[in-house]
Amino acid sequence: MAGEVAPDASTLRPTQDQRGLSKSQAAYQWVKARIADGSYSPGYRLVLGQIAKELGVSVVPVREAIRMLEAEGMVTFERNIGAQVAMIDPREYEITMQTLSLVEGAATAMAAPLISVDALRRAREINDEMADTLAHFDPASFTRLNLEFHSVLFEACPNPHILDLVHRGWNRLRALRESTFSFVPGRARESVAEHSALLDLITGGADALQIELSARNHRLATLDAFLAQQAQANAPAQKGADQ
Amino acid sequence: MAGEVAPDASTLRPTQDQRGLSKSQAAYQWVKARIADGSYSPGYRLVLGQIAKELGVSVVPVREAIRMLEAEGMVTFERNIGAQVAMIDPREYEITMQTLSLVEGAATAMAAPLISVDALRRAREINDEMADTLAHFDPASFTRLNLEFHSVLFEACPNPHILDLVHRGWNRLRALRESTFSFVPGRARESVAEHSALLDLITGGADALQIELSARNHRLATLDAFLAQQAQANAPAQKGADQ
DNA sequence: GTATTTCAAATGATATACGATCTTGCCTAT
DNA sequence: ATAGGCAAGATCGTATATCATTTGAAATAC
Repeated sequence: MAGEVAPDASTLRPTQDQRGLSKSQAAYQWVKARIADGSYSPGYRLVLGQIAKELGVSVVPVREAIRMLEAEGMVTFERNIGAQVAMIDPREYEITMQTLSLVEGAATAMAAPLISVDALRRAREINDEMADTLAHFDPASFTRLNLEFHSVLFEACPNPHILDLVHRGWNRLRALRESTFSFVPGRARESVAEHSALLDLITGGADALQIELSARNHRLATLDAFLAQQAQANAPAQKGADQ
Repeated sequence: MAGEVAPDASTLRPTQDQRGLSKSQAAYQWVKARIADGSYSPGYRLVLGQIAKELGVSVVPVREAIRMLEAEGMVTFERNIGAQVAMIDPREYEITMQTLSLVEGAATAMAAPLISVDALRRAREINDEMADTLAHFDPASFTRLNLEFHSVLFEACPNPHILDLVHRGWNRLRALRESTFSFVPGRARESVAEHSALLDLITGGADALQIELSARNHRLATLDAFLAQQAQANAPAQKGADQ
């Protein structure tokens, strides 16, 4: 089965912390965690009986858990065939970034009038920290700080649906890419500058549309940098022959 | 139990058309259809054993079906208590319209370069039909044509995630309101005019942002008309005393 | 050697039984 | 009249057993 990885055998049973959960909820969280941490990679076959044995429960709650994951799109579940972790569309990163640019731009604009002075100061501090890390660049840290920065700006969005879509977008990115910045290192420096400009717009009380487009284009610029890098990496063999 | 309505006893068993479905899938579709058509209204208690009896299956596939609906947010399912149809947030219409204005605006703009001449002609015909119905106004017909019109404009959107969000928004609106136009009848005439202007932008090859904002603001104008009507309907008792 | 058939094993789907939990109504004490 | 306790009934959650379907390996036919 393509993409199949042996599951990690550690932490197999519901812990004491999960005493208040039904077995199906515990199974749901267990499987979801393994998908999120990569133990179960895209295409991996989820064998209900095995999972049930590992968790020490019957297949009935495991089936319920898989149904929930199916409804969330994380798993495909075919009658009489079984379940597997959903494959990732090769264009998924691009589609997700496009969608996120839209909803995050709007969330940032809607949140702007509601952000406290303290929060804005915090955002500047994070961006300064990001600038500091450029000298000895670690993509994982930069990416973590990047989310932290943007979270300050969008979490005050008053529309819970849009905010939820932003969260989903970020979660999906995490599953797709540990960090884009490892692929396009030069992008990090530009990002920090764009953050600063975005903060200036917000603190300067700029027009909502301007803020929205700035936040959106910031995300799209990261996508563009990645796509440009990919196009270069996939250049025709003639380029390679020159070297 | 608040909002409880007796379920419609017709069409209780999976039909021959559903032979290829698992029992859990059939139960899922059955319950989902009853929520969609209002037989199971918000807050209605879904008793697993009853549904199983009505469908002629055991509770096991019914539980799987409810898990899927839970993951989609249509149902709340509490351990040892049971399941009920999710309640509707009083602000849901506003939140949904805001979100839809955002994603539909973007979908319309992204689809614009991809719409065929035939499709654009079809959109104009629908809008003309909508204008014709203004003389003897029927909100339900107008709303149906309205969706048809907008579908022509957004279905060519190349980003499947954004398109899915548009579909979800329209589905959600359908569940919340049969038709906004029954509440704000004057809005229909303005809508038709705005459709025409939007079509002019698209056929004129206007800038994507202009198209997006036009489509978004069109949806927001309907929301604003509704909210203004609500505010007027809830005016203080003094107003009533004057009359 | 290749294609087809057969069969056993693995896995899926779900009914039934049973223990767990919650709700409701009745009774008793204050 | 109100509060608390208890039991019965309703319902939930899940283990187990059983039947259904699929998969893969071995045997057979050409």
